[in-house]
Amino acid sequence: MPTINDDKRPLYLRIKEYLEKKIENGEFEAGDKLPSENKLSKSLEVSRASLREALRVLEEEGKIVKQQGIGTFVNKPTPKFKKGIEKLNSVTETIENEGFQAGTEKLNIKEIKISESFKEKIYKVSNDKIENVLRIERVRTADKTPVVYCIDHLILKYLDKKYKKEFFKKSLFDILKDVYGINVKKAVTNIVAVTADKYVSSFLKIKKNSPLLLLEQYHYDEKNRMILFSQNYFRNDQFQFKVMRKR
Amino acid sequence: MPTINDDKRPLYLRIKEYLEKKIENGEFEAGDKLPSENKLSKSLEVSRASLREALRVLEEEGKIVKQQGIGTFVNKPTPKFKKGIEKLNSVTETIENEGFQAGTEKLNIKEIKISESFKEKIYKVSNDKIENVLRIERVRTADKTPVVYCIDHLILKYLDKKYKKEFFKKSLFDILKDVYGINVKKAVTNIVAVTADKYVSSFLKIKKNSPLLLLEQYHYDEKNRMILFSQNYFRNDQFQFKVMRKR
DNA sequence: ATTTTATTAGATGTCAGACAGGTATGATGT
DNA sequence: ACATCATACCTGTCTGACATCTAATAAAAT
Repeated sequence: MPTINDDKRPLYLRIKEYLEKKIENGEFEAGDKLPSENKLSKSLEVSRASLREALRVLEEEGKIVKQQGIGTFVNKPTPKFKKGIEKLNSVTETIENEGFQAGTEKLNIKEIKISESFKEKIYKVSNDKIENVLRIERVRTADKTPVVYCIDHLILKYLDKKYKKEFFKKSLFDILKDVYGINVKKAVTNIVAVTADKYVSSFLKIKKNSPLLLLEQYHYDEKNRMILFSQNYFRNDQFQFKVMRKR
Repeated sequence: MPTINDDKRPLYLRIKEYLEKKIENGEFEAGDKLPSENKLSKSLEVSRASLREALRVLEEEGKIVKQQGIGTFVNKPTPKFKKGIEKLNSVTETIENEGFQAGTEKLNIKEIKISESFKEKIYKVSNDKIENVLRIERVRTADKTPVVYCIDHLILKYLDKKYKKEFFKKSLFDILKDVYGINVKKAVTNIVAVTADKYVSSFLKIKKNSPLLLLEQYHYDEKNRMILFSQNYFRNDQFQFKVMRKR
């Protein structure tokens, strides 16, 4: 049993991680047959039911394959790749994950009424009528080099406390969580290729018409409220995004 | 029970789809509490164990939320969005999904030895030493309009039959499946923003330096063999990609 | 009267054991 | 040599029970 962990997370998750590590460590190698569910559950001192829940998750993640009547096998590890785009990170985290120090260079904030067309767009994706937003314009840096140009729109009616400008030098996700108790859980993201116009190119210190990767993101909290709409222009020479696509 | 289906897929999957439909139909609305697992399993005439497997999947997809001691609740539907980039489609399918007719305009095929640097790259992602590939260059059209410029590299040693040029007017995925019995299962995709050089811009009939979305994809079959490497340059005004990102 | 503490009902979490159904393997019979 | 069958072992599914958590109610203490 993963007794080492006294945490209170669901048992099946602890089992899953325990097995996952054994696979990553190479204790179970690709192609190996796992012990049968009966033996495994006994040796881990958990019920077969809980073990099966763990196996189901591992199977869905493609790490094992079950075959009725035969057994359960470890898959070849999926070709390594760090973090896919499907994992939602703040821009700060994205920069830090690459080993840089994240910073903020320019910073303009302004409360604005949103346009009719934008209002409709938001209504479509959130069934929510929004009037006022806080527009935050920033240039984010990695080790002092500007790498991302960000325009964020925070839905004002969900902010129950006053904000200060210096809040926004840090990660928006952190501010939302720590100050307002809002947890961003997911984002519907539009992936667009654009070229830098003269403003953006001057901010990012790149040539005009350089290619940029624009992520347009509608962020939602755990109650599926649309909390934040952001447009992030990434310097493509500095950041690339990967994704695992499955049929 | 979903008795209507006589298919032989796992029971938990049929249950899952059955419940999924009820949610989508609105029989179970957002915020509703589902019947308890005991009642549900009895009314569906399945065991609680199988029902729980179905619920686990639905929970992982974010469609329901379980709370011990309280019950299971239907989530607000995640904001609609068609198909995300995480679903792997052939270019043909991508075009057809948008309601266009897919075609192929230019078509050059050539067997080549790959470069050392490319060989290393492939070795990294597949642990496989590749020498010879079939390079396929195509311009794909949607209702006769050129929209995607494709360069595909098929690993020759996995093709056990002769190929004909006209094969490649259709979807590569279909050819691999129908002719060679190879099922493409997943792809590790690199998402890059680029600008059209003069060649590509002439193929796609767009201005030089227009932004293009480049998907660099390593495709794998069910045995995790790297089967196909492709570079697809999408006209960004015609095609956009979405992705659901989660924390 | 108000607050605190037990009790209880009902839900999910976990467990144990059994049988059903699929698959490989080796023994058997021709 | 080949087909058939028996068998062992595996995952798939079912059943019933107990553990644990939560909310609501009732009882007790202030």
